[in-house]
Amino acid sequence: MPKNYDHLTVEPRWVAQWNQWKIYEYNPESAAAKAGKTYAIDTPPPYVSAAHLHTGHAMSYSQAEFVIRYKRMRGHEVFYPMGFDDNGLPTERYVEQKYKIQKGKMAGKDISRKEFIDLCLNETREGAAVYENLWRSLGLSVDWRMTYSTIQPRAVKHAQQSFLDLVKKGRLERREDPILWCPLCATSLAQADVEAGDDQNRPMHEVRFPVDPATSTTVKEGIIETTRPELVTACVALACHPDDKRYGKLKTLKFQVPLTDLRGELVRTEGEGDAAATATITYGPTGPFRSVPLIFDEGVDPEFGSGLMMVCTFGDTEDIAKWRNHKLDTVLILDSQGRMVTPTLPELDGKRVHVAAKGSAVYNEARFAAVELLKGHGYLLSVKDNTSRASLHERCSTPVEIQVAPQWFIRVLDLKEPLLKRGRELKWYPEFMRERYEQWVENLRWDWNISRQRFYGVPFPVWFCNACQTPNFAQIDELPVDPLMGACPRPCTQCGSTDLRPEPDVMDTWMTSSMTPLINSNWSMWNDKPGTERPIQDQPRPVIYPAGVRVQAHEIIRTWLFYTVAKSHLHTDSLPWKDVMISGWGLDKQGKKMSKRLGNFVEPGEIIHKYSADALRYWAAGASLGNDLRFLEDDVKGGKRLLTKLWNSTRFAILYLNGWTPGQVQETPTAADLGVRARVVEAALQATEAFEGYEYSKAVRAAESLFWADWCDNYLEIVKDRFKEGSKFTPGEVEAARQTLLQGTWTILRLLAPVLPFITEELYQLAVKGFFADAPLSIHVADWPVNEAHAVDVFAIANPQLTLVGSGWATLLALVSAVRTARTAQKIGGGRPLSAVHVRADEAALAQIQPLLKDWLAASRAEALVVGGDEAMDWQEVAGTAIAVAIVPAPQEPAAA
RNA sequence: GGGCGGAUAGCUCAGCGGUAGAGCGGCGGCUUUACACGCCGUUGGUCGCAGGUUCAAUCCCUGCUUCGCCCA
Repeated sequence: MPKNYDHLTVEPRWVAQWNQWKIYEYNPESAAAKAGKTYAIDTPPPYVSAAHLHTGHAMSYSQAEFVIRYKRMRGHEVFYPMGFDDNGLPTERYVEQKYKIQKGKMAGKDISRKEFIDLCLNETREGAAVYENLWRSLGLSVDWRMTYSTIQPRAVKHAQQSFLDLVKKGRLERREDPILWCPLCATSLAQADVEAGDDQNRPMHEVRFPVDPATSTTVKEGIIETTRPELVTACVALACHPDDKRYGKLKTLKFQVPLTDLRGELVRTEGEGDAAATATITYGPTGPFRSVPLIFDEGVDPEFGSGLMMVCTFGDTEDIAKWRNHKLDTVLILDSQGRMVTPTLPELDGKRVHVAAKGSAVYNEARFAAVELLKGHGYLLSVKDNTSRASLHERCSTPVEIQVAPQWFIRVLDLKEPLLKRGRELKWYPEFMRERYEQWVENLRWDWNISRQRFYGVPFPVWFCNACQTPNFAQIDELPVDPLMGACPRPCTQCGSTDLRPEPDVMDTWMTSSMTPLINSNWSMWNDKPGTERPIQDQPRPVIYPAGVRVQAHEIIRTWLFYTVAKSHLHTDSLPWKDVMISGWGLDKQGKKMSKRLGNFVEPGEIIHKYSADALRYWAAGASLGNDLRFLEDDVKGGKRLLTKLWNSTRFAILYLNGWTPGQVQETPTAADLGVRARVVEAALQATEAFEGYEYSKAVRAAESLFWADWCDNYLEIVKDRFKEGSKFTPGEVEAARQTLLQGTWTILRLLAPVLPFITEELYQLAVKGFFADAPLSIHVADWPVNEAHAVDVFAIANPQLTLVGSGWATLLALVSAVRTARTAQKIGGGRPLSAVHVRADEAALAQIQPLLKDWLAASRAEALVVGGDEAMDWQEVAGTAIAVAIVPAPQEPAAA
């Protein structure tokens, strides 16, 4: 064995070798599979286009993979595919930013839908390659033949078949409803696409509404407070609490909406020479105000301001509720790209709600113009600072608006109860993460809008009849289809017209990614006729559904997890998986979430190069289940140290195992052999229990502490003497030491194999494999070291009478430690032999440590044991016992001349 | 405003009814033929605050302070 471990050559070598051996490929014909022990994993398909990989990603995928490797060693037939999410808005946003595309134009030129999609596909391919490289170098044991991407025909087919199935089940509706809208992306959104922004100053404006004089002569005006003064002209009612005495009797009161009497006009004049076109605004005679009613609604807080609330179409969900309940008018003054449509107010017209006003920290263009107008015409009474949070589109951080447009919805609001029930059927690791799910489901307020007014996504398999507007759906055997690329193959089912138009919208990206367990099992092909030849990717695999486990981070419980549970509930009336393991975030040194956007990320490739993939994985194993983990380079260094220690300790074992044929001598194990074997079994049991509960960090701790503290620092030191010349140990005891070294090394390597796949494989191949006739090809397909009859045999938990400090092993360590303490106290180095170890103890204690003496003296390099001794000696108490020890060093050898 | 999680040694974190643990760091030793990327020894804590339950509380309960996240 080389003296040093070089991860730079070893790791790539094993990546290639594993690939060649095909040990990570799913085999439905294996014995394990036939015995019903198939284990499928559903991990997140990342947005490849974003090229935003950092150590946080490496962390969460590693954590999932620890469990996968464990399951494989436990004898499961593992199905572990990698997916890439490359359709939909995230990709579009990325491509738009990268190529500076705005509103269908690149560098001032029009760009067609097809050209745009090609750019997206291209980015997707490049991104996927970058990811795959990293995943491979990280040692992820993926079956790369099974890779799926959400834009590939197989996934599109699944999404479209899902759509048709939901139509058939009466779950889909097309409605023209107020809907969440991103003015920057110019598309509708689902509730899950919206996140709360930071606290910021969103000033509160006090606005005066004159009372329509025809409805009251006593009350002159109403005063409302709003953070959205630009929406004043979209006001459709003022509301107050029904019990509010100030307004309770004025049932017929009406208010005049400010500014609606103005009749402005924009007049353009062409300038001459260098003078650009200029525009002037002229105002004609005022017209009548638009009047709105006073309505009474329990939802109004009478304590807030004057007790009057402005209802406009639409500022927020409160507006929608009142608009519905009171059947109010609809006044829309925002277009799909967030521009004001107020032709009679040219100062405001065309101003955008998602673009900051020049020179203002708090106002957007539209709000700034609106405030000027309200102020100029005497409606604005005051402006106060006010802290609140806007709802933002999570993909572009633009404040969301509400638009009205026809959309496809999956009805989910009536499914809260069954979906909560599904959440309770699912086993959550850690358990408390279920709360996130429950809370999200309970607070659902919108049906799932799956329409997006975008280009790059799964097309709806729908054509509308131009004659009778009936939607015509594709047939399942025609999928995947792109209606934008081909005419409807049939006349309208309703009226027979052949004049049909395709649905121009595309599906929400979650419509596809919510099906990953169904895609992996090829749900859309379950009912295909058997016997057809087809690529491995396209074979129906109902046996891997529901999958064993979903692994994902907590922030997408409300999206990916929720949608997946909903889809499986609707399509297969089951859970998509049995278990869910929730991982945390990778944090930077300061404890902030690592992200490409914030720039506080660490490149995983650099860490792998500098410290090895195993060391990076070791860091990832430090996060307890569900918890975030700081990236501290020192922790990775700790991983590197562990590798070095493993390498050296195995080199040590090999030193005494080389050329040995096991079993030629009957072994007679000493207390140290039996003790450490028992510890090995104990640690293996701890690691097993931890892994069964997805607690990979506990498993690693159990294995590492066994390895470092018991194995290296103690057993190897104790056993050294047996191989020295002049050792007092018998051949049977030397044989036992060799057996222990081999079995212990083999078990320790296997316990660490899920976390440190490279070095454990290298050491297995170099040091262990040759000793076993039926040795497995790779450590990663070896049996997990627990529940093996021979292990229980070999590592018998022995010597029950040795219970001074819990076990014979612990007592031995306490004795060894006492001598070490004595050496330090007397400044006697570890290398110097002792002529005697003195012991003070009663007869019972002496009898108990009797079986340990040989190992103890060997470990202490002591020639003799003396019972009793001089009071004046430097006695050390042995922890937890009634024993004290003292040492006498051997005379110093005279220095060689 | 509602919910979830955290607050333990200088730092990062385990532990979660029976007199506090690890790694890193600090200090002092050791060239002991696996490893100085090491070994040995050692130093660090009224376990956020205040009550309560219990023979016993870091651990259970209540309230508070504070940090992070999720949802309004």
